[in-house]
Amino acid sequence: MRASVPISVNGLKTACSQCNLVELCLPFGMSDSDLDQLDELVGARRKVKRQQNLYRAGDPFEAIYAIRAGSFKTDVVLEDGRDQVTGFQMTGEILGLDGISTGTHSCNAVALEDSEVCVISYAKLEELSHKVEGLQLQFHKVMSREIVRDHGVMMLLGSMRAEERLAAFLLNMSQRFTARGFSAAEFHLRMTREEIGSYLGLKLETVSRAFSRFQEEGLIGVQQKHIRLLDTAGLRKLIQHQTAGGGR
Amino acid sequence: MRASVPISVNGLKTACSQCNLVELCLPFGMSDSDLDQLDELVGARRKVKRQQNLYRAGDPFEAIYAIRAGSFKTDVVLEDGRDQVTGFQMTGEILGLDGISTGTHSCNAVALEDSEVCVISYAKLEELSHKVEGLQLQFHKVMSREIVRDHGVMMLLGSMRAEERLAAFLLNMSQRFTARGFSAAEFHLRMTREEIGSYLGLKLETVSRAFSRFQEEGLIGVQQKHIRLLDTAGLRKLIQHQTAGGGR
DNA sequence: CTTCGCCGTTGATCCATGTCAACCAAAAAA
DNA sequence: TTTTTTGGTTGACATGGATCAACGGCGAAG
Repeated sequence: MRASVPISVNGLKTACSQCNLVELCLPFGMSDSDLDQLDELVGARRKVKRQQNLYRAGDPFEAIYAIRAGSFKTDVVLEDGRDQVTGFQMTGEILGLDGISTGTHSCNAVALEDSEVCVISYAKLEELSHKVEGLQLQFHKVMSREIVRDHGVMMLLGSMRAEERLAAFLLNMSQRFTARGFSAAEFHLRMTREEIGSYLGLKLETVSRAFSRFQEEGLIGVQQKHIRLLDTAGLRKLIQHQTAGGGR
Repeated sequence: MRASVPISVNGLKTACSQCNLVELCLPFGMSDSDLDQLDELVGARRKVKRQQNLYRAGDPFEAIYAIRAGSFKTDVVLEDGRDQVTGFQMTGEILGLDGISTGTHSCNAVALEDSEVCVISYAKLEELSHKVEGLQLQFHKVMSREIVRDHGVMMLLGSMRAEERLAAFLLNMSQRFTARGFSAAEFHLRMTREEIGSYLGLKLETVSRAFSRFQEEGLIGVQQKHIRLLDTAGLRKLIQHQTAGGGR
């Protein structure tokens, strides 16, 4: 297929129109004709090994990245060394949007496993957005979705208790695995307890204890990073049904 | 002045090029020629009385709003009634970006005082972005800035202690008042202790106590909503210099 | 195979912040 | 003006999650 296209650095020309992640990624919802025009958008792919940075806070912003394989975390660091995981990203999700604002990345993106991303030059994206009907809207939706997601995390951090936070986290992971064709009830977490804790505003011990409690109560099965959701309804109820009188 | 321009519903034709908030608002950084083309962007102004909603979660998304006068809060509400203030917005700032993602607003925007906004039809914004060089980038920057701001709030909620959160909040307010030509050291908060608490993930009593402590320590002067910053360096130090060994 | 280091679990204790309650001050209503 | 309502302060006490510490197991490296 597409034999006439020059071979890229990574051996295969990247093409959104040929990618099985379209449904999850930037081009979601775009017409076929628009989609074809998109193939020039993705310049190259880039492999990032586990624990390596895709970019760091302070790096000049030049491109955004679509995750083709693997997963990442993003975190921000305070001068005094405290840091906070601001998100976990899976295939099809977009990284790097934080850089547009100032032209400099404001957080770190680190691969949680050996991963690969599509490099999307921001200059090219801007240019193409003027031409390709639909791309602009899609891009705006991606950014807006990130804002809405962030508001959800604020809600979680600002007004939920430890077990509620973890339940919300697990349900969210499940939903995202499902969207990618994996089991909704059984999955492998790529991040450590400490990283989960940082994301949820909790200490790793608290995360571990909450996992154990959930297991005792028959809500989930835990073996290290391998999770089975046994009672999603129960988890959902846990989030809504706070202890009488209003939570924190 | 501007006698030749037709009188709009609100008595004055809105025009970005004539607005003294350009420096803070969407058109920031755009060329004069671009700016002139923008004047058709703002359809109308809308007055919102104190405590009234500019929009509600669930409302269909049609426009974004630039604050011309006054201030707002945005909040999200969980099914069980718990709610969380996700931000406070001042003149020149943009509201409504959350709606692009799904076509439906995902949070409430409420005026903290009698306010006025410029209504920017999103459809028109999209259209103009294709034509006006520079508008697209500016809009992207506005969205990206919101994402970066949200990450800062996550940091605050996830890894700072009560007094650190309040200090960060006060310094942030001061900085934003300054950008609007008001005193950096003395200002009037438009929101209640409860709203501040909700934003910072704290109870109103905790906010009140932190204010009192700051006052005792000579860092600030408090009289109800009227705040004087007496020792901004001290406040800044408070944020960085956590209790030995790493905070929460 | 063995060793080492990281990650996760669990227990005991402490403390920051939540909760409950009383009271006061300012602003709004009458 | 007086009354009422709302918002803010402060105290006493309760508690969820942090902290400190010990230990166990899996996986990587040799």
